[in-house]
Amino acid sequence: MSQHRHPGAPGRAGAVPALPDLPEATVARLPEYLRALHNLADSGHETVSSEGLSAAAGVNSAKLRKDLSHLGSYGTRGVGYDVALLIEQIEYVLGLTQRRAVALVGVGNLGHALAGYDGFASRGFRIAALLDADPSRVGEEINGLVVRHVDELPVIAVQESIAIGVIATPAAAAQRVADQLVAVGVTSILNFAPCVLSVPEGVDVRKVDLAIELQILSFHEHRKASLTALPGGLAATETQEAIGT
Amino acid sequence: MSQHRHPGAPGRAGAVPALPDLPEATVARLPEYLRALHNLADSGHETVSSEGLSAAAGVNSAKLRKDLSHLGSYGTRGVGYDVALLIEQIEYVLGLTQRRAVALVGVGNLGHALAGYDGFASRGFRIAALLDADPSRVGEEINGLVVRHVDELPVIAVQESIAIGVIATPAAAAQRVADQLVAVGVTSILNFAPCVLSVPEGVDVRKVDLAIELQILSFHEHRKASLTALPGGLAATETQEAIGT
DNA sequence: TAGATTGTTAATCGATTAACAATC
DNA sequence: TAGATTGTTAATCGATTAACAATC
Repeated sequence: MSQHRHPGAPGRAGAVPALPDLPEATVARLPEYLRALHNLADSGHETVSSEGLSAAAGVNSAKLRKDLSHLGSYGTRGVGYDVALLIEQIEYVLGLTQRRAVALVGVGNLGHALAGYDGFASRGFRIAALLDADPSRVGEEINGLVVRHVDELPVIAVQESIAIGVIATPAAAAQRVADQLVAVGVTSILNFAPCVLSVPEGVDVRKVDLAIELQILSFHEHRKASLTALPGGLAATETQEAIGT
Repeated sequence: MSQHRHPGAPGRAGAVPALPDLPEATVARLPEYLRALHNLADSGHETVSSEGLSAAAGVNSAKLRKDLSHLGSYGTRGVGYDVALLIEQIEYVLGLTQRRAVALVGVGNLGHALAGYDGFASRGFRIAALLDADPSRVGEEINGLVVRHVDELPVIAVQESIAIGVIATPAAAAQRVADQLVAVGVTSILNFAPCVLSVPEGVDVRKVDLAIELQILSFHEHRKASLTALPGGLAATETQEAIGT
């Protein structure tokens, strides 16, 4: 089935093309492929095999081909994938053809770092607003942006067409901020606060909890230690694990 | 099977007890349960049902019970789980009975924030060393710790019994740092640099990529937009998704 | 054509979930 | 005992993987 669905090409009836309904696991890996492809493009590669790309992205090649097959057929048998075309296609699917505006709420320790993080700008996003509930923080300038009060969110959301909200507040404040984001129409939230957010249907929440990541590693440390200490002394066999996203 | 395996109790033959070989998905949720349990304990609950705990942790109750069943039987039918006992048990399994020492490499923008992140200290970890390859950064004091040169790692790793390395360098430097960590015996790495690390068997790597999280949200934004724009106008139905770790 | 590599198949594996028997 | 809730079963679902036919 070699039906190229070019970026922006009409699906049927000339409407906005319906995106393929990708498996979540695939969606989570596409950004990884994209990063690897950009590296390849920067180093002058015009074409790459599934073997080559999968190695660069740290997955196995069957998985990569399966993932890409969900997007349609963009490879050439016997040759590989066109790097530029695949970049274009993945960026289209991920919705990165438009630069999405991000509102970052909470400019404490972590928020400060996020506000200055280059990776956002270079990979499809624009931090359009910094907000905080603490009046003493309002007015501070970080990276060329002035911190504004979170109550200004309704105005700012419209002015800046905020698409994604990032919560970097303490846990105690996070639910209230989430409610405020939802109230102004934000349907995608990245939550750094260590708590569960409750949001209405149709709102996507992703969570990053730094301490949890360490605790998962701690489990594996503990496990490895208990294995090596075993009577039989199994040592560190079969313990490898490069864990995905 | 109500075989309580108490924290620190011998498995067989009086050796260190072999940890249960938990499913990865379960391991990733245990920290979430632990956080919820601490909240419950703080608010005076002595007992909690699977229904109550699962709600607090944002998962369904069948999944919670299944997860906990892997640890052994720590609940009481008709009653629920003893909060304190369950905390103790999960902390034991996660290896949090000892406070693990963390070396943080790269004190740029993000590294600075991580160095000051309270969540680490309060949830079982001790940032024992701050390191950087840039001599102009060495000597700087952050949160009571002096930044040292990454080449001092061999000495520091031993002195501080470093268990986990956190990489917060630019992508270009990350592999070299990973090699250095591995060389001094670190077998658990949390990588914030946007690149794939290659490490020998027995070394666990977890990755946090902030831009990838936004790109995944971007996909869902794009998808929701394409659905509402559809001829039939399916609107935002069945798009809910509170994505786990 | 011969060699290379994709896209797909089908088997396997692991995770989720509802339902309920066991039991406090 | 009656009510509540766990721990487990079994069915289902989704993700991974090796193998290979299709095809450049």
